[in-house]
Amino acid sequence: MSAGSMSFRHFILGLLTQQPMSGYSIKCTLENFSWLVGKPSFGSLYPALHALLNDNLVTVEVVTHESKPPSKVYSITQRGRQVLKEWVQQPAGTSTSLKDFVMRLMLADNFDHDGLIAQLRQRRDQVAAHHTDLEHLVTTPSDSQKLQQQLALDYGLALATAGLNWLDRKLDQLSEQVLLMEDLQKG
Amino acid sequence: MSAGSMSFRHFILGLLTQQPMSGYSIKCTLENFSWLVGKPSFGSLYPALHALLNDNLVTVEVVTHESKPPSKVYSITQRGRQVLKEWVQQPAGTSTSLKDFVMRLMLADNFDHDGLIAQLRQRRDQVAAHHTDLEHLVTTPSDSQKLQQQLALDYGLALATAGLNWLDRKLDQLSEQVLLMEDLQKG
DNA sequence: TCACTCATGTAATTGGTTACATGATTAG
DNA sequence: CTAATCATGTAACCAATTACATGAGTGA
Repeated sequence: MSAGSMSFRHFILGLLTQQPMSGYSIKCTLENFSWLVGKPSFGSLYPALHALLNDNLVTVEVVTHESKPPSKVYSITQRGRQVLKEWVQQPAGTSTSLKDFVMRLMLADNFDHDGLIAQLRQRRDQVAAHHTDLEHLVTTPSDSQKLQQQLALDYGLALATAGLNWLDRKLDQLSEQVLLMEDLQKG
Repeated sequence: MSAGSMSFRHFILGLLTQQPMSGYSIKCTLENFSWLVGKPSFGSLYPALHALLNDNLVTVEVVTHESKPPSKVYSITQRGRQVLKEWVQQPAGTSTSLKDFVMRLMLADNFDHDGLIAQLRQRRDQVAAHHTDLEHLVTTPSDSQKLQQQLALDYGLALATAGLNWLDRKLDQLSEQVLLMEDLQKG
């Protein structure tokens, strides 16, 4: 799991806003997204949790189960929420990689409505740009790549198209929600 | 660019089977796939090329251009092809991440027809499994994630669906090609 | 009893990013 | 003349994987 603009610590912190979790259960949760996000090793996960604890961004509680080994359940602190909030708001940079975007999506709760829309819109534009780039490469194969990489380009194009559709749909839904809210406030 | 089962060196080696390239032009090529694959830094690219050179898997030639700085163009050697071939054939492991798969696709030339089909089929099964997992998670939201991550799951599902369709189409095309070949041999 | 899941951790090594350093050419 | 593109490289730092180490309970 490489950093990119997405620091692993902050990501974990974000997951903990949803509910307290142990290192092991974080790993299991991430397993569901391994396809897009990759799976972190315990060798990175546990030290990250220790670091967060050390900075007072989380607290631990040892929970004993019958018929299972005890687990250390981590909860985010007030300070943790603060730090996450600051981190979540600032970047707005060109975080191009799919992985980073999905990780951000997983933390969607920590954005306000407008922030989320802004993120999605930004992403839409990025993917749209990539999409046209790919299309151009596919239709006008330069001497440097004749048949080569055609497969990968084609696959990338298919995914970009699907991603774009999804983003458009979501953005429509979200702006509809805004309109409904406004109607309610008027009526 | 993290390793995964996809070593960066082998990946470069694979790109060089398509045509000789300089470090800089490799970076540019990869730029087109940055969305899916991320972009490597020169700090990893150049040392990787030096290492390949050191192992006699590639050769260099300094090419001077008018009105441009000279570039070092690397070509794969016989030994390089050998090593790549061995590496490309063995793994067959569960390389779950999207990034690894796309990188593999970019090296598709280095598979024979059957090898490619095998890779795609394997991938298809993996994605199909992920797809059903995600569907299950979306439809039966466990207490642990109510609305949270719904967005990410939804997005993942959309991409998985698109990926699955693409794989099915490609596999159909490839098996059709096989049938055509057999017909030709008969007739 | 053997293997697997649950559950935590540390240490060595690898490998990548970031920042630094250089330098020519071209377009505004 | 300044910024950007082309083009290569090194060194310090940081982060992640891998391998190791432990241990209890469960199901075959």
